Amino acid sequence: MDRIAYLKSLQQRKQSASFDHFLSMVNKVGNCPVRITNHVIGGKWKPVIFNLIVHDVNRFGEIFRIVEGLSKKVLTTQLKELEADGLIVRKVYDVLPQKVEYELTEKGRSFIPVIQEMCNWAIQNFQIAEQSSPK
Amino acid sequence: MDRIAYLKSLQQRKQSASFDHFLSMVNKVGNCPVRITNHVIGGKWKPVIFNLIVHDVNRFGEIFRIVEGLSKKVLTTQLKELEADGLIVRKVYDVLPQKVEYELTEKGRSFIPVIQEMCNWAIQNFQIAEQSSPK
DNA sequence: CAGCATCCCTGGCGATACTG
DNA sequence: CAGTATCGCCAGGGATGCTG
Repeated sequence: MDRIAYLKSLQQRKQSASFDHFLSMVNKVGNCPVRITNHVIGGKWKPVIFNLIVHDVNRFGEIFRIVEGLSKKVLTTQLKELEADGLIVRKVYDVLPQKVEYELTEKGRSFIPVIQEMCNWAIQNFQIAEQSSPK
Repeated sequence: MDRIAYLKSLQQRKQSASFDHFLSMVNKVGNCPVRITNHVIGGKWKPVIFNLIVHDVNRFGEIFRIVEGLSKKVLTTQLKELEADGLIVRKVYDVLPQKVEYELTEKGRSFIPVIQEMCNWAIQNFQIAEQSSPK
């Protein structure tokens, strides 16, 4: 019995709704999209970086100075990934000394409520180590 | 100038709301909770597994048969992590052959809307490789 | 059926030093 | 100021075989 047949027999045993819906849920919710979201924000420092840019702390040096434990190399790569995923844009000013700012795109702004949900759920369901001041 | 002082000066330059709010956002949203959520669902197969259990496909062998590419070892560990994080419970039936079922906890159910949001955002913002049938 | 034991390998991350 | 360039670690995951 192949996978599809097995899924069908399962769905009947489980008496779920329509098989198409069942299959769609198994594939879509399970497989691709959540993993995309996870990848987009899943870097170790990406939530911090993203959130700083949301609050207009949007220059390389600013972020680097504030987030301790974050190396320049990692900051570079995570910024590049956020840019590649279309959440932020890199604005280069042609002045000396060099000046670069990062800004949210439309897609980036659309992600704010999602990250807020993720944040709220964790706060409500786990004991967060309250660090009233950054160490 | 230390981090706090630097943050304060930044917040003034940025003319954000109150400093406490600013700091809280930087720490909370940025740091802990989102990373917790990411860790909870961040395993390579966790979304699939979680979603299957949501749809009452809740036995080790069922999940193993449906999700191709998933090894028993990995399935074991990810189930254990989901259990350790309190999203699912392991119900052992004392019969032969052995029978084990996994079920959502209250916390697990509370996570469903969050994962749905993550899913929807990805669908709306990325081209998902539509796989109408599982390969 | 529902796992555990073992070995291996890659990618994300960290530390440090250098540059246009 | 805003990055590159190297080197190196190690946890998450894959492959395969064994067990109560």
